[in-house]
Amino acid sequence: MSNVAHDVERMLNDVPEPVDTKRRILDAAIDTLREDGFAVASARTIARRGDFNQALIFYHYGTLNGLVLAAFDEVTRARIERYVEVFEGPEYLATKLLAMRELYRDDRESGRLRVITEVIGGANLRPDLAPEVAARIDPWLDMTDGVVGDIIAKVGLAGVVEPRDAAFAISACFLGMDLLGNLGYDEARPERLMEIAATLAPMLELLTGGFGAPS
Amino acid sequence: MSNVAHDVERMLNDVPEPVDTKRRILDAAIDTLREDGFAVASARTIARRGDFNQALIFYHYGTLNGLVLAAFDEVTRARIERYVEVFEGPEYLATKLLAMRELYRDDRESGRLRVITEVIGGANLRPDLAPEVAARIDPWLDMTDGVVGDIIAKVGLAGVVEPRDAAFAISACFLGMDLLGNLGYDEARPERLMEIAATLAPMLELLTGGFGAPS
DNA sequence: GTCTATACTTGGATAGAC
DNA sequence: GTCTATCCAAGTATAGAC
Repeated sequence: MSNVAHDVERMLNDVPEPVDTKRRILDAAIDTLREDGFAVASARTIARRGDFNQALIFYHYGTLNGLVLAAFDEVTRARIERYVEVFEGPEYLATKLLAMRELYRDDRESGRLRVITEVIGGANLRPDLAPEVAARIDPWLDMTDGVVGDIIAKVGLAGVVEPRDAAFAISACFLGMDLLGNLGYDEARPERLMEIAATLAPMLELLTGGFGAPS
Repeated sequence: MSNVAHDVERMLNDVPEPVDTKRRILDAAIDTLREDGFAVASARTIARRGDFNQALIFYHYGTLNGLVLAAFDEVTRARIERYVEVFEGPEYLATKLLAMRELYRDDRESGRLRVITEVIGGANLRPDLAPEVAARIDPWLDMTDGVVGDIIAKVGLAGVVEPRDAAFAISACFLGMDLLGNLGYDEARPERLMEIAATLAPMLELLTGGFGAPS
């Protein structure tokens, strides 16, 4: 049966929407984190937003922290794979940077990045969240590791700059920019910086692999 | 009268310590922020730490936010001047970076930086704090502005990279690293990166002003 | 699985005696 | 200026009916 016919039948029989409540809770949490931020994301406000009973959060996710982490995971899941995909291709560095700029822009505009930043920022204030969140950041560091490792080697800084250090600094930079953005600073700045990086990438390409050499 | 004689007299007469209570409150707030973090810095815990009555905070500082901001200001006050001092000198870029590394290390070890980071992180979660904190970050951006502006010009990227964008990125990087550090990541990494920067500085010096040219 | 009701905690802030 | 006592709001989480 088609979805449409299915929906019509449901309307006629006044069958309650068979939406998975657990999913609705998750969505409400993500929406709250994205639009109102971590500070506002209490069990009560999330429940109000999703129009369900507050106690359900604890039934389905055990604790509020559990829900927040689930929201983080949900938002993150598919993202890393897309970044890795871009980074592991054999394309030119400049091409990669361009592709990454798009991914980043998309994550910002969709609000996914806001969710991530809010949770990381929040973890700083809720000691019980910190280790869990830290564990979830590791994959991002690992990913960045690989790319900058390549670049460092080509620029001739192998042994001088540890890839992990550079990865840490880069991730920190993005995180910090977003946090400052949430404080009220010009939101457009990170985009402008990505733009610059993309502009400069061909120069780096020349400097390293030589013109036209796939990285 | 000498301080010692003064103290002895006070002991004999059982005169209460004439410590400025307002100051004691401020110190307790700073200590709490540094050692326990923003999340723990409630009026009650600060009062317990400083061993004074909780209500005094509101008498002397109006609100808890007021006290937190006062703590931020107190920790910050003398710092910027020292950084500016280093940056405005006519020394070589490498020398400046070395000096800055020392200032940074000192701020980290003394816990001053922790106070600053905690408040900035906390402002993300308390909307009423955000604008006040943002205003206090501006001077740091202004300062960084000036230095990187020089460097950018010398590297020949004037017009390509806006100094303010670079300053934003650099400040964000330090902030982000500290936040990640608080999350449980290797605390030593920022120091390691400063080390690398100091190592690389002479190369940049060569690249820009030529060897021996004061920046 | 979902609801109501509620226990329990912590926190900001104030009133009023001293 | 400092204290005690207290108000009130908001939060997490659970018990128990349905």
